[in-house]
Amino acid sequence: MSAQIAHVEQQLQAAGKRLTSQRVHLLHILQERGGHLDADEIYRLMKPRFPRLSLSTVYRTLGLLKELELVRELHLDREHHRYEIERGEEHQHLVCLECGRVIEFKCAHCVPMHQDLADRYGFQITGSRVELLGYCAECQARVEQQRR
Amino acid sequence: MSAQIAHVEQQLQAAGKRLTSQRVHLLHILQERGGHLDADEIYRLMKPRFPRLSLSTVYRTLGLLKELELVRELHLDREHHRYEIERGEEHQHLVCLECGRVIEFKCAHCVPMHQDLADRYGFQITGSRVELLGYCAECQARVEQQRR
DNA sequence: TTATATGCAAACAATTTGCATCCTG
DNA sequence: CAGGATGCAAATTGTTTGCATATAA
Repeated sequence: MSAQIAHVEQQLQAAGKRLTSQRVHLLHILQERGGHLDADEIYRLMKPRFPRLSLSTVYRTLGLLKELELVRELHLDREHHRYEIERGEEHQHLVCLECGRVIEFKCAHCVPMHQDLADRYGFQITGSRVELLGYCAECQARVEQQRR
Repeated sequence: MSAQIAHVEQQLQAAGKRLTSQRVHLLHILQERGGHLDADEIYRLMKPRFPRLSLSTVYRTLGLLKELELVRELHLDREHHRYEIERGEEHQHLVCLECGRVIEFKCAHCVPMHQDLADRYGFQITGSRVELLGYCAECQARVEQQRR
C-alpha cells in the first residue's frame, strides 16, 4: 500500500469515517490514472471490481474526499467535473480544445500574483483555478495539414 | 444607444441574425449590471419587461452571443455559469468564498506565462480562465469578530 | 411574405437524496 | 451490534430541444 493511500486511510479514520473497499479502490484508480477523471469514468473503471457499484457511491465518495481535501475537483470543461488526488502542491492546467489533452504545469508567476492581490485588495487567497485553453503542438500540426 | 449595443447590432446582422427586442434588452442588462450574472438572474431581470419571456430564450440568446464572441461565459462556481459582455481585454476574477463577491483584475504576470507555455510545450493559447478564490477583506474581518 | 425567434412543455444530463439493506469498527 | 456506507430508484437542477405561433426583414 502506497504512502498516499496510507495517508488517506489515516485521514478517513481521523474524521470518523470508514475505510470501505470502494473508497480504497477509487483512490487507487485516481492515483494510477493520475487524475483528470470524471465521475462516470471512475464509475466504469470501478465497475469490474464492484459489479453492483452505483454512481451515487462514486459521487458520495468524491464528495467526502473533497471535503477532507484529499481530492481536488476541476472544472476543465462545461459538461462535468473532473477529479484528481490532492497533492498539496499548487499546479495549473493547460487544456487542448481539440483533443482534450490536459497538461499540468507549475507557474512561477502565480505566487507573486497572490501576493499582489493580497496587497491591492486585502484578499486572503486560499485557492486558485488557472486553466489555459488552446491547441497543443500535435493538433496545430494536424489542423495545418488538413487546411493545406 | 451605446457603442457597445451598436456593435452588437452590427455583428448580429452580419451573421444574418435578427435584432429582437429581447436580445437588445438582454445586452442592456448585461451592460448595466457589469456582468457576472447567471441565466436565471438575467431571466428575472428581463421578466418585468417581457412577462411571457421564457428561460430558453435567455439560454438561446446567451448561446448565440457567445458564439459571436460578444459575451463570455464564466465558470466561477459549480452551480451555474455566469455571463459578461466580452470586452476584448483579458482579465481575471477574484471570488470571495464567503459573500460571493467578484472582483475583476488584470494580471501583469499572465502574458509572460502564456509565452512560457508556448515555449515549453508548443501550445498555442487562445484563452484562459484564471480564478482565484479566497476571502475578501470584509469577510475576513467579520469572521474574525465572530470568532472573538 | 418567409425564414428566424419565441414561448411552452417535454427531454436531457449531471448530480443529489430517501430509504431499506449491508458491513466496518 | 450500531451507526455509517451502499445500491437502487426517484428527485433536483441547470440546460437543451421540438414544435406551433409570432415577428423582423
